[in-house]
Amino acid sequence: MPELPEVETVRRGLLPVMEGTRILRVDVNRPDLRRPLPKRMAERVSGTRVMSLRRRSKYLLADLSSGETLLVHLGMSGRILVSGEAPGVFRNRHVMHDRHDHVVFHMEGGARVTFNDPRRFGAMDLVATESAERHRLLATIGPEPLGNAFDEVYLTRTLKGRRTTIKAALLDQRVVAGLGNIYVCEVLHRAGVSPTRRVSRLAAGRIASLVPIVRDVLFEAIAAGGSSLRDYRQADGELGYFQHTFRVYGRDGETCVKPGCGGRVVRTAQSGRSSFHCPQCQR
DNA sequence: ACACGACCCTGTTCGC
DNA sequence: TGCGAACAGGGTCGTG
Repeated sequence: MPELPEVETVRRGLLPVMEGTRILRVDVNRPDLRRPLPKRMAERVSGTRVMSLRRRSKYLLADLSSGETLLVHLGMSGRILVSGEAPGVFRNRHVMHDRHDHVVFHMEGGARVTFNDPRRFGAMDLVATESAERHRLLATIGPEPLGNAFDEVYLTRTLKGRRTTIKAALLDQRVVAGLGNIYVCEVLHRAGVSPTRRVSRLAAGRIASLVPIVRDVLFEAIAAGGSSLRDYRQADGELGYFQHTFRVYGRDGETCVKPGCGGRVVRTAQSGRSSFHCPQCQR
């Protein structure tokens, strides 16, 4: 589900109920997600105040007044929903308990923040705030695509000499942070580059042209509140709407939307994952 | 160092 | 309608 725009959307939805607010109690309903939850997590988090809520790539980082930072990754099916009676929380007031509600944060003021993840590909960890960026899960992640470090010089240098396809390269979190299957498909369509194209067979100028396109796609997706596939929701239960602007993702068989192209979108598999592209305008 | 496949787990959708 | 197969937005790990 969640690529960078969805995680950023969740973060923004959580800010009003979490940032600056004390966590009164935490219900930890199972010992593990994909890996074990942090030891004594409920005790370590309960009673602390959330000093700031940040995002790095697809990770949420909650800096706690205890000096620890809670890392949260949503995996494929993870969601975070706000419910309760806090000021400004009007939706989801009456949520049924779901068997995949694995961790529930009870906030001062009455809001409940529920982490729900049926597939349990998500993850949480607690680490010292001062070394959070060096956490093993974050240490090898590349630059933020919306930050200054991600520019044309960086991308062309980083991809130079790679033998893999451009699709795999952009999905590689060490190259650039936060892109997933959907947004890579969309970026490559806008760029007119086939997902099966080898990086080594792309001119430097074409690689460089990907940089502003990556930024545009992510920026637009965040502005739209992310993409809602299946039943994915924002923290307040609302649906994002960027999925309505997908140009290739999930559109196999449809006519390419690029003006004057007239091609047909096809779906192919690359290392077990679907790719969507228009063979007519993506080369 | 790099690239690829298998794997993690559950729910939903597709095809017969 | 029923049932198994295929598939799903994530990352990690081992292998060659």
